[in-house]
Amino acid sequence: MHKVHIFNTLSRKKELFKSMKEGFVGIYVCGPTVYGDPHLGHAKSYISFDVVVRYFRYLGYRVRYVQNITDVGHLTDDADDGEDKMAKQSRIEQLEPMELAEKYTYRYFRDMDRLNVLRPDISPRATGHIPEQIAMIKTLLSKGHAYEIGGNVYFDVTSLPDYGKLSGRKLDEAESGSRVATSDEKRHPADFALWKKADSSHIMQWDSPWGNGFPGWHIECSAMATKYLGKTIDIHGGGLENQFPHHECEIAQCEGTYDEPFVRYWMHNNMVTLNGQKMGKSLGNAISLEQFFTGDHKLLNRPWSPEVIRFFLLQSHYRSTTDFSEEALTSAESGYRNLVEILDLLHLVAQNGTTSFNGNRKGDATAEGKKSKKNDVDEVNSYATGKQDSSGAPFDLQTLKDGLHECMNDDFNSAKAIGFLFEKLRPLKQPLQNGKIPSNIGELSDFVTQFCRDVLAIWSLGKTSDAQDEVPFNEVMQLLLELREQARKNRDWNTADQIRDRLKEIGVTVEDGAGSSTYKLS
RNA sequence: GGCGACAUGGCCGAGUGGCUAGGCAGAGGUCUGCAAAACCUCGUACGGCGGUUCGAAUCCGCCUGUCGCCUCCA
Repeated sequence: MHKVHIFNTLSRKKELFKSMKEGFVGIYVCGPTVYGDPHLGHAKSYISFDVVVRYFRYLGYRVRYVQNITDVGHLTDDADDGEDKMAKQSRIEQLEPMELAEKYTYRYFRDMDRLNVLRPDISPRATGHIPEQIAMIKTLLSKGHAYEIGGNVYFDVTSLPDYGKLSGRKLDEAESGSRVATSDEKRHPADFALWKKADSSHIMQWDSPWGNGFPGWHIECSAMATKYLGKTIDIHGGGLENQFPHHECEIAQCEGTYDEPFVRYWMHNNMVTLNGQKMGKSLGNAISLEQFFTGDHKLLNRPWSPEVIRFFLLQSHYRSTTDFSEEALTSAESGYRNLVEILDLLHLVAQNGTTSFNGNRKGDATAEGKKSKKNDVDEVNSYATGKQDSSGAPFDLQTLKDGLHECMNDDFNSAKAIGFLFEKLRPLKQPLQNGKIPSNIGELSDFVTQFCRDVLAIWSLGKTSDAQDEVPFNEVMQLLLELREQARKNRDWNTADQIRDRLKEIGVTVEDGAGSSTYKLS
């Protein structure tokens, strides 16, 4: 039986995961505020939790994954005086708030899809759950956890003795902190808004028992998480910077409403840094995912493919900061290509058994590859025959499985798992190329495929193999390589080199291996 | 100021007190008409100072440095 250990922010320890309901996992992750393009920081967070969800599913759990879309309530400034982020951006872009939300929601999912991040099972919108939020606020008021002043409703943090338990904050400290512009009407500086009164100029407003207004930022997550996952949920995830105040407030609202523990395991991913500084919109150093994919940013020299971005991020642990640099991306890319080559080889040999085919596919690991005309036939093929022997010693599959499971069970250590994959699979490369095939190649391939495709999702087999124009192009190439091979046999180096040089000019690199030649698009 | 992290070889990055993480780059070698690619081999690193211990990158303390949160942010 698998024993997954999760670092729980509540206890600051790794704990054995036990779901409330045997075989089921409910997980809520704070989604984006859709007022701008997603950047590398979003990618780190959502890829991290993507792997968590994927791994639980791989283990056989039925997972319900809820991730909200925040389209109202996020204020640009202090919770009392700030303007709603959505409203502000709507004005700048001259769009209806709903247009704006749709635009950036679409772009968010588009970029996550590219990164091979599975979509949540439920993506609830904050604006779609105003009644639920109002209901919750009413309960909090009736139970004495909140108070209303002139159309504004605030949560009374002193009404909950353990407020601050997640972030380790104490109320008296917050009080002494000399914060700017705390509203006079709040009873305690740490009290936070549940409902804000809206004046007539405010674009987004709803009717409520306290007059027209809009919900505070934190209440949406409380309302939606409990609506879809119950009063107590297994796992709640989000970025480290949301630990306080956002997650602390979520706890206060839920536990104040239901008098039951809100979350059993809190998970927080760390930040992406750029030159040691957090990458964030407000700091102006965020590179959007779209910019990574196109290379269109002053800090980027070239485009980077989603596959490489994903691999790069998974090469560090989700609770570690990931320091971004193109140098680091470059080495991640090289490593990724090497790994994919082994995976492809393994898969192809397993598929073809003892046939003479002996080639492999190059994944479109580079964004340049994507841009190339023949982006879907970025292949290496060889036509030479090689004797294969599938009676080799069996590969120690159990050790591989156990090792990978151990990595993932230890707080989803994808970085360690990737290291382990390299360690175990790399020695397989040469024997496979020489036709020395372990007897359990089928099992091995099935497992590795499953793990790399379904859990880490860093490799998708057959992704490019069905391209329409691939077959003719391949055949033409095979013909050229055959002609060149004849020339080489006749020691007609002029012809052989001419073919290779001309192909090189067109953008096709020919490489002569032992007894066979291969080509790839550059 | 309060709270919380982190400091690992040229770069990135795992790390359960004693046994090689891994990747990239680099060096040497094998193969090859040449080239390229590929494959094989190679690096004994853990911020500083103390302490615990037979033994610490790993535990404790102090110091230095970096970062995050305390205001919106994945």
